[in-house]
Amino acid sequence: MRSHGCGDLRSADAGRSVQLCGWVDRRRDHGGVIFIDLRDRSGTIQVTVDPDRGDGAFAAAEQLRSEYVLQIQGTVRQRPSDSLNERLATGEIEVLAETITVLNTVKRTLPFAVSVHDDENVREELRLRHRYLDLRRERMNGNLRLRHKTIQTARHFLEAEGFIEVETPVLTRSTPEGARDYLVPSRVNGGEWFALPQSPQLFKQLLMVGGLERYYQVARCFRDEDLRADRQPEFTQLDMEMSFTTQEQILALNEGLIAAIWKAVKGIELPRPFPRLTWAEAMERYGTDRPDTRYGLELVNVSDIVATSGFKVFSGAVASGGAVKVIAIPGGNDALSNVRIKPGGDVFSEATTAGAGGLAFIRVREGGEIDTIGAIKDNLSETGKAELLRRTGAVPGTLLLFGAGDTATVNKALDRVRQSLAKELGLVAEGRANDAWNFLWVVDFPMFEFNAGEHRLEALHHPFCAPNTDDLGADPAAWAERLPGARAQAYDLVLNGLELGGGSLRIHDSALQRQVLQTIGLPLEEAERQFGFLIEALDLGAPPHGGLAFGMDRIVMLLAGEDSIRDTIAFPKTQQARCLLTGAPAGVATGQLEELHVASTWVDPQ
RNA sequence: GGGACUGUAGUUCAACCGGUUAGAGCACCGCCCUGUCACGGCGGAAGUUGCGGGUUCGAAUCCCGUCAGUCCCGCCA
Repeated sequence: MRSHGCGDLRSADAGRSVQLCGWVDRRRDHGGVIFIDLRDRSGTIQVTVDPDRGDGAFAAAEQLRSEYVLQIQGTVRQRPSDSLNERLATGEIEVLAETITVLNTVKRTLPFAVSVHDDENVREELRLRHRYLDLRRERMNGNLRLRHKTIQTARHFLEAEGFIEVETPVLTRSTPEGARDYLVPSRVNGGEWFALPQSPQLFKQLLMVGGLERYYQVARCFRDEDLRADRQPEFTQLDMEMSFTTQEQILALNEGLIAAIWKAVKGIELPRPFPRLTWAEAMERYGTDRPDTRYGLELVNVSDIVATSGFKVFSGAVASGGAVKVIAIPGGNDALSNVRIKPGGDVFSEATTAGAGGLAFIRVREGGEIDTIGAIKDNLSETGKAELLRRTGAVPGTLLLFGAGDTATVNKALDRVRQSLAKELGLVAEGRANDAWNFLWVVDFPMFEFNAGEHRLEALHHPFCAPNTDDLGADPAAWAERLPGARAQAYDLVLNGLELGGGSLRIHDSALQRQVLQTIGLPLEEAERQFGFLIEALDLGAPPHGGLAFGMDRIVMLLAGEDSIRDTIAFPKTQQARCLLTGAPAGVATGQLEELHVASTWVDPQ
């Protein structure tokens, strides 16, 4: 149907007879000569229609409208020297049309402009309802190609490293822990259900037991939880697992993978190795396990200084096992008014939204004088004050914001405050202009986390992470006691405050696996029932193994400079988990339900 | 489940403290135009102000409800 891509032609092609296909991006009708910008995925080129030449081409050109689909037979020629378009890659030439075939027309009003010249922000609802048109536009077209390039680079890299791509089931069994499952009723086995995988975690471990040694997959994952800008009910992981390897080898290999992607997509050589923080250090200095290290504003622990203070908010927090921490904001005295950091203020609200009781502050004045409420000032000794200023690096003009309470809440509150202030103070470049890529490995996560609501330990990553061998000790009899406080051989890759992926070495010893499952409150019989197949596999010659999974949607989002992963997915769902294009989810015929042995209890509120 | 924001012509936006005929750019339609490239000129059409109710002499504007989209909390790794 065509001999060339519109965007591929150059001056060297002058004189060549070509056939092009594409969409009318724009038409300029001069009454005599008519210009058509013809667009296909390779780019656009100007097609010129001369009234004196071509067989019926001019009559056809007069009827053309935006987004008509054309096939054009013509000849490439140099443009007149005074009519070059430097902004167009094909701007030195044009195609003189001889025949115009209209392959399809536009029969109803376009919901929004598709042209490359129209970059108006269209309401997302409309974009999603007519996603095929949105995909025709430069932005989404580019994002999908960027996504393709990212995944292709990963495939080539892993291929060269000896990885084998294996597909794992989408219909699998539901397991406890983690997110809510999407369920699929079994017609053949009435009353029983498949679950869509939250990740291929167990299958990739079984592939290691299966002797694949190096596996990867571009895997679709499903989680039935509420959506966010960076969370969709179905999303894509670059999933991998390897045998006979150490954590160091896994991290090094993945740094290579990420560097290859950034090189291919952005042309950037990332400095390696990536910096590392232990989980404990990240929590202490940033209050989060995925710190944005593009800027400072670190949290400073001053619990020891105020432990004996007469100010009960501080000393009480320390006495009950919590902490008092500070963010020092250079120039904060001028930047942040009292109204904003006192009750009702936006900065105050950031802290209280995270569960903090409040946000104490000290303004540091000339000569090291401090300006704050009496209860704090009167209860701070001269040496205490000196140490506070020294440790926070405070100078005149610095604003100190305090979080006091149980450590988790303090961390959470100050993390929020830190992030919002960084944005406001211009410490991070917003949007597409962002060219700082601060990768960070967070290592040595704890195995477990206490769930206060359910009053039990939960696996921080998942219950198949191998514990740190030093923390565990050599004596299996002591495992039950030592496991709850042990660190895991687990790691996350963080970029500019977003978690890109994570993984761990896995347990390959069945006894240890049973012990871990019991630690999270799964009785032995239940563990066998749910995970017996894994435990059995571990007993049949499972090699030491470990791996990692990246969130591809997020990686592409960051590479594309987008704020939502919806802009990296061809057909995403809305926050209400609907597809505006197809209308899914939708009702089904009652016969379908009967066949599946399913009855709906849904009652329409109307 | 909760909080916040948004919804006006095909589209992107405007419309002051509630005020009489709801405006503009682009797109669209018609006419003109042989070198434009976001072509240009003249003219035109286009509105259930998301939907329902209420307050008022009068509602795009205020109130209640509802639907949809977005951001966030909870949830989720």
